[in-house]
Amino acid sequence: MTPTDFRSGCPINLGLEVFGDKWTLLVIRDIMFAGKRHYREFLASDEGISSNILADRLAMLVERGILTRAEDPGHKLKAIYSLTQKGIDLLPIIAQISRWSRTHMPVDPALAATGEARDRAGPAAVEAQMAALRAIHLGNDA
Amino acid sequence: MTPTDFRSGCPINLGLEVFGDKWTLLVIRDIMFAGKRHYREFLASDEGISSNILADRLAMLVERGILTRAEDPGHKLKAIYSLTQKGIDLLPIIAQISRWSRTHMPVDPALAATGEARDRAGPAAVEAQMAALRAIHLGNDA
DNA sequence: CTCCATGCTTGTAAAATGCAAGTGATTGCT
DNA sequence: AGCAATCACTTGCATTTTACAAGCATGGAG
Repeated sequence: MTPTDFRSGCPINLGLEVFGDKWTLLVIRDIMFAGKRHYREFLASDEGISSNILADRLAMLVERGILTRAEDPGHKLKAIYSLTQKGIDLLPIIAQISRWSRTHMPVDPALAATGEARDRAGPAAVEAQMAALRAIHLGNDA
Repeated sequence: MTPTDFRSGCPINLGLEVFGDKWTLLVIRDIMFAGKRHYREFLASDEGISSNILADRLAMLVERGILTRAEDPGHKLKAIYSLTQKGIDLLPIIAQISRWSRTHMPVDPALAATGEARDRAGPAAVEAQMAALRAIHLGNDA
């Protein structure tokens, strides 16, 4: 995890080296907005991620400290994925991507609704959503 | 460019289908912050993009309406790339990626400076930077 | 007229992705 | 107890994308 592992120390580049692909942020989207916590749930995404790619991305996200993986108490086969603070901090990026696409791409109106509501509610809505994720994933009640 | 060309109509997905790779946003970064306008300039990025990948991405960005390509008047071999409004609207995404990396990744302090300044200046700084880009790339003096 | 810079192509090897099937452990059902 | 379904992944292989190095046609400068 030293700087020399990366192509450059540019902030934009470092972000892209972590989530600069077609799938990583979709996994984050699903855990953030669809409440998915299990492998099978992620696998059933609208976009049809392959099982090997999903396994690879989940392992990478855990290794990079964006997700954690825990066993489901009382169900040894089930793994539960949770967001870390580092993962929750991706929300503003995702919110901006949503905004750009809703302005410039042919989005499905039904899928655009939550983003539109967030934009209408102003910047505090992102903070509120992050606080809610902290409560769920980090157990913070603050 | 109909919705059926894409894996799904989800705003996050649609954004990733356009710039969800390791290179596209670096090209945008270079035209936005380093003032690069020519192929050879993009080719000389810190991260070392390959010439064929660069050609592919530039063509894609033009086709998608994020960049335009024009001949340099008085120098027929030179092509000048400019941002469209759609391209300028990517700035808030890039600003958020920068912010996340500066919080969570081992960024080069020298390269973090402009992002830190932007954050210190508050949300209006992003608007101001977008206005400056409009002046340069769209010829808007407003 | 020569030499260099221009924006790309081309060829080929390596890596990532996509797809279908399979795996071993566990759980719920009867 | 038995047995099928469910769980989180692996594995093998075809296809696509990327990386690296070299080359190319044209325009401009001296």
